[in-house]
Amino acid sequence: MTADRLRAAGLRVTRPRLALLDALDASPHATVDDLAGAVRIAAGSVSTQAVYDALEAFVAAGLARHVEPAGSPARFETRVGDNHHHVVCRACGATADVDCAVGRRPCLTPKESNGFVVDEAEVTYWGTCPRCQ
Amino acid sequence: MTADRLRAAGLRVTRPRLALLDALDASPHATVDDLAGAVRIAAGSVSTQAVYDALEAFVAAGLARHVEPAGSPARFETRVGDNHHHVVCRACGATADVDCAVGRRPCLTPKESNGFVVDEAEVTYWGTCPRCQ
DNA sequence: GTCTTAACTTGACTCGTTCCAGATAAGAGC
DNA sequence: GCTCTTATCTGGAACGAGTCAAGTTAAGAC
Repeated sequence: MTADRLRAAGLRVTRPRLALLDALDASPHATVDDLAGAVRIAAGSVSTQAVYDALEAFVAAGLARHVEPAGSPARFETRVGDNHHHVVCRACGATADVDCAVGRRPCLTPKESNGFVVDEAEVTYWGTCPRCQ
Repeated sequence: MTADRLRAAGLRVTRPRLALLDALDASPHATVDDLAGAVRIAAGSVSTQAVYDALEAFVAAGLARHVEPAGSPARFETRVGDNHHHVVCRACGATADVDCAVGRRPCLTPKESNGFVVDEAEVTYWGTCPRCQ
């Protein structure tokens, strides 16, 4: 149950957060705006700030993941822990999941990393979605 | 020469653009702010808008590439055409180039692309730079 | 030297996000 | 159940990055 996931993550169970987590499950890759809209339909008036706070709390608790393709506002998804990747449509911004062949981070390692210690490889595929083709 | 590259790209040769292209060569992955600063030192007073316009023109002409790691303002570089990738420091945002084994786009192809036509795979390695370790 | 128009300036404005101070309510402990 | 702590929420101001628009300047074709 949604409430249990919140409790298990050490978060308080509130109307806004329940609605947000459900919205997040229902529409992956939604923007903060989309999510705030969904939350307000489900839970009545909720401040935008509360949505931002909750999303940050979810990410910190490992319940959600923050994705941010270039030129797009932040998007969130509850599919965490499998280090999958994304395809983004250049035309409309639609985003879809792409499974990672490796599954665990960093999944790819550069041969020459300039002294950086790499812990994650984030792959974003750019292209055109079926509808925009 | 810098002026020839502008001319070859079909762009007019102006003080701001010469200075910008030089700044871009000198400091890859610089932000618009950094670049505007460098341009003003080299070419006197130049509006921020002119820098944005010129950068957009450079990108459109293939002289520069636009990079935008999550949570960071836009960065630009003149290394174009070899589809290389980047390592970004989570702590300080420092960015370095990482050669792409394949070299040409899309360089990686997802096995399941959800109907998207993929033309580029952008890889961002996240980690910690030598100085922040 | 003229003339067209790319390039520049100035300034207002949007968007996504963050910061703050104070009010509210979840849930631990009695 | 009642209290109390503090996580969470509210409202509103503020911010950085970037865009838009109208008018001026100057590069370079002729």
